[in-house]
Amino acid sequence: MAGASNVRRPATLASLAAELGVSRTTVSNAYNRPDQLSAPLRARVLEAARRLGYPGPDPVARSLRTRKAGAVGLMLTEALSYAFRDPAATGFLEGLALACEQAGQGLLLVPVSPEQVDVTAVHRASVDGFVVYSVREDDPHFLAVLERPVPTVVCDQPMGVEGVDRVGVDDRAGMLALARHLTTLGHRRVGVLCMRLAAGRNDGPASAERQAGATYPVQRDRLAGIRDGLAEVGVDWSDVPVHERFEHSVTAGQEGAAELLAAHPDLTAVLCTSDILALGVLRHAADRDLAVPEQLTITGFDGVPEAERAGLTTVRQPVLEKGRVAGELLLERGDRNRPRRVTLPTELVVGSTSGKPRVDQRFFSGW
Amino acid sequence: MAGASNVRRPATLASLAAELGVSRTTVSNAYNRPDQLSAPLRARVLEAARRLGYPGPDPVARSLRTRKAGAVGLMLTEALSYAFRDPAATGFLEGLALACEQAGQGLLLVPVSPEQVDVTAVHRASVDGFVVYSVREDDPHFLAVLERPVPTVVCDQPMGVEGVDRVGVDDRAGMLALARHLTTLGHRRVGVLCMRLAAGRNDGPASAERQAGATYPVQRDRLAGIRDGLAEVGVDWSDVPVHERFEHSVTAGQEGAAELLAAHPDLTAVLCTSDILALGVLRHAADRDLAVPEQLTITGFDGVPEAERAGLTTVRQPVLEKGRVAGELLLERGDRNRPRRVTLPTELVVGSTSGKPRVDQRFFSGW
DNA sequence: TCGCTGAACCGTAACGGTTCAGACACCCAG
DNA sequence: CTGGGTGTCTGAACCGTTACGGTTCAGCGA
Repeated sequence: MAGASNVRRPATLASLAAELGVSRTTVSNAYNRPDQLSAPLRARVLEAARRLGYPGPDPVARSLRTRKAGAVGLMLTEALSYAFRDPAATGFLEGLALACEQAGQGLLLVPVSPEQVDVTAVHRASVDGFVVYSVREDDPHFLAVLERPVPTVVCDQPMGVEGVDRVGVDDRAGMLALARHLTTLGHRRVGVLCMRLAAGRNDGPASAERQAGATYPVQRDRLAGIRDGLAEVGVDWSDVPVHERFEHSVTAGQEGAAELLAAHPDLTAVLCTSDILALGVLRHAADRDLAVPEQLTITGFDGVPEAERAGLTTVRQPVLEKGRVAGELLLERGDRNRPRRVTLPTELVVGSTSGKPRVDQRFFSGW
Repeated sequence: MAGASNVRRPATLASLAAELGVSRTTVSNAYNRPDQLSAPLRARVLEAARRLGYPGPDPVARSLRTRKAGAVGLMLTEALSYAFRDPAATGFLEGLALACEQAGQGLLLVPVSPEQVDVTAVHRASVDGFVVYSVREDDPHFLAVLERPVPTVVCDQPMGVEGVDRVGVDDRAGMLALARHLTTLGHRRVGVLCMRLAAGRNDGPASAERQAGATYPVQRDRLAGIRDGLAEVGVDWSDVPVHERFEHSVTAGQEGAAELLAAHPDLTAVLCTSDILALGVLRHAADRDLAVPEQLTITGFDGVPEAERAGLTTVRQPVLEKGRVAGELLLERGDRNRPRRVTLPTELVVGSTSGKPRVDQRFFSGW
């Protein structure tokens, strides 16, 4: 096949050196240390390179020799493409990319197939370090990352892993502030719609056991924040319905809302552990012509741009900043004596979706 | 400093082999070709690896030998972080990530500093190929990519580069359909707000020379589509005001709209070459209490989710699909006889922001 | 002329693997 | 007993580069 001639190997540093009658070191220096050889010789080397089609030192060989890959790996459990769907993840990525860019490092998106045990992608990633974004602590990919002899920074989850830095926010405190906002308004009968709590699909009520066994500490903490806030006004947590969704999407929020409100029509507020879910609840309310917040208060968590535009009451967390800090933590030279933990502040954003609870018991008299 | 002992080199394949008294080949086979050695020996190797903390074959060394980096590089001219801001770019990334994921390839975001001549990042990228997303044809980073002896796929721009595959849409035809929609409604006095046409900042009217010298063919084609459509009803292109914005953001669209409408208060429609800009024009209209489409018709291009929610009349292009095709083009094995060109279809989306032109000459009688 | 210096260049040894052509035993059919 | 597989394991070459510790040599002051 004629194509064979197309894959002719490009010239190497060695062949170029031979052609010129100089040592390989000299050619290498022509690229990496111009001050180590005379200008005329350097010009000759570069000219010969152009003539022979030598594309410059091979990046992989260079990486092997210098022991630097020049890139950081990003690992998330969800399908790689999911990262571009979730606005919170996108914000994080933007911040991380910013930090990498500034340090001249590449950002390698590691292709992990969700719910798959194949961790070879983690083994094959040529990186100087990993950033792990919000995964379960028993995730096999994460365990594979830990085995790699490179520094690792975790964002959000898992928490408290030995030897790795972590950046996150105080989810519990953030949710506590939000819960207090609602109890101050007078809400007592509230429901919760949360994201995936642990491995295994569970779309529906999250039992006390399910909550206790949560392997996603972020979700656990957010629930705990709500619990704390309600406890302050004497509402018992066991009376609070918590529904869980496996998928994280507006549609999932919509369905969750329908389910939650059908089972508990007396609720005056639905608290979501993410804005995306809350947007779904908003949509459900719109579908049913429920006035927000007059008939139902709806809140989220994250503070994504879309939620802001919708006027959602939520807890804003600095997602971009989280990404940047994660990158800096990883790339920053410094004595890595002990693992560092960075907790960024959250901010309660009171929008137009929270108000006083309605006085009538149910949405429709017919119920 | 005590830290020095922390950076102890991890065990290598060779050291593991020596420890076990077997050849390096055998250790290598234990990882890569389990069928090449007996099960007991393989178990011994793996056990010793765990005991000695051997993390498995080094990815970089492996890449050097196998001549496969296991990743594709993505190059965009804008700051890396910009890619996560622009919804069209995000959609493209999602599709590309999807394709990579499926092929088990990593996706390396190459850190190019915008408007900077330093192309070392391109030289240092350990990748098996490049995807170039919508850059100027004279972009130094792009030229550096071309010098690398790896396959390259271009999305959108530049067009017609020898030896590289390309995926894009028929921007001109898409815009033509949109222009016809407007002329059919009766519009004759239209203005255009477009994105960056060439290197060098130009915020304001784009002269005929500026348009002719555009180094962003996509923008050029979209303008040409509008011109074609207007020509069909006898509107001379030289009478059509075209304003350009360097930044691509809602704010830029807002400012551009203010400028354009101040200079040409008789316009009945503003066509934007992107949804983001159009959203800015919409915002401007809202700020001035202009009724859309009663007083002003506004259109975009791209078909991003946010535009859809806003009911924007626009031309939808399959951004996710574009990303996926780009990835497939690059990763697909096959005889690369001649460069391939894929053109994806566009679709006119008539929303609620386009209507018949108003009858009164100007927005306010006072003008 | 000698000793010394600094600039310019070079040879060798890694870097950490993969691969391929054997070597060696062992077993089974003929 | 022999010839030919088959299953295991090994030796050595190779991937393309950079780090390290030289060597060479022109120039210069005494």
